[in-house]
Amino acid sequence: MVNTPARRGGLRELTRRAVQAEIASTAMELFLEQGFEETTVDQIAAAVGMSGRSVFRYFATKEDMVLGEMRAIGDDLAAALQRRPASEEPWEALRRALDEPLAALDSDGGKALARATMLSTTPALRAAQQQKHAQWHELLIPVLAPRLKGPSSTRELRAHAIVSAALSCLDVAVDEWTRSGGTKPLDRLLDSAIQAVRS
Amino acid sequence: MVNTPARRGGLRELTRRAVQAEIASTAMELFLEQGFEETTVDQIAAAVGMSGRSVFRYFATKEDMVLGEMRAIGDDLAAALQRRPASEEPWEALRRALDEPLAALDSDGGKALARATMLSTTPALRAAQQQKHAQWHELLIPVLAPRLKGPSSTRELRAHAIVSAALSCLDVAVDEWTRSGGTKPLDRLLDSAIQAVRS
DNA sequence: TTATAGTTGTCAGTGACTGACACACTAGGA
DNA sequence: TCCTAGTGTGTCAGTCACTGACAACTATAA
Repeated sequence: MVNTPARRGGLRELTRRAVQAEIASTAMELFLEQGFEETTVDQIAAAVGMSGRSVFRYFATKEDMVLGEMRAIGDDLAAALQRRPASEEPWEALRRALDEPLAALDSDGGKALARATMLSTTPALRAAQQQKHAQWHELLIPVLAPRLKGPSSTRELRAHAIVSAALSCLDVAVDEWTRSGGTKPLDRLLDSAIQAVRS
Repeated sequence: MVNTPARRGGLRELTRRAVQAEIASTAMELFLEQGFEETTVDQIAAAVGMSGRSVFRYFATKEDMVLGEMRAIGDDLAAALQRRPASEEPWEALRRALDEPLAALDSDGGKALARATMLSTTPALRAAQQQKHAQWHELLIPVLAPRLKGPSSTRELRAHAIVSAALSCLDVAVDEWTRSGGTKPLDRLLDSAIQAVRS
């Protein structure tokens, strides 16, 4: 029931998304106020005005209330990579595909920063985020692999390596951005990280 | 109590390590037999002949029964990197430092492979492993950073990026090794991954 | 109006983990 | 020899994330 997609655009799906957003936003308020671990699911449920059981009908885990949107971002990322010209080198294409999600972080300023800080200081969230990145990984592989030249026997492996390294660079850059309180420009940080890795 | 180091070599510490090893080995048997999630801590406790509560006095989490030794491997890895000649480039030094832990995996054949397979198919273990890698990361940064040339303002960031990418390559290589049933040579896989990332 | 499908609350239960407490064993000093 | 401090252990009660089952409700479709 948590994974009910239904027909897109249907009324049911619409209200479902609305409730989901309501829960997520209420949860985030509480998390930022008193911490992720310190906030109980029942507490969130009470704040939204529903039973704890029902909250779990909208989010499979407590972590998903924070990271739920990451699946969609992964889809966008894969689509953006797909759109990159075939002439671009793998690294360059990946870097450019990251432009949009990066800008989204940098622009909405305070909100994203608070979120990132919580993410970097809560081990449970870190772990869940890594799982989401693993999903991104799986989405990106089939899009990146065709761009790779060289022996096909190692193509998959090399695609995995590059995607994995790129996402690592993203993590490192976002971490540094978070530590700097959002002052350092995220795109420059990512460029430095990638350049260092390819040195 | 879980983190009691005591004085090294003392009798207490010795018996503690013995009990710990006993629990870990019994747990691993059960995990391989019936799966990680399907095995209860109480079940492990019963098999070892102690109470569930006491098991948690030796391992903070169920995952640690599988991954407990990773902290020590991280220490070894950092020490190995420290020992590499200063003339070596960062990537080369990291690659060489990984030789020993890599060989350990490749040599003991079946055991490590079964473990790696379980690790790659159990999300909870994957997540815990990533946390251990984050610890490795922290250990490696101060050892690698001094090797980096270039502006000191971005030295930390670049160190983070390279270490993170290297550990990603390790993950990718081990995954492929696992998928191949341990047939493909691990060192070659790692070399390919690193070369792809630096391309 | 009625069948149907989806949503909800309640309740009972599992399993990882924690704190508190009382008890047992062991080594060292008086 | 007795006493004491340190340490390991079982038991018990409790928290919290999460799940399955069921009955009640509601909105829509025929």
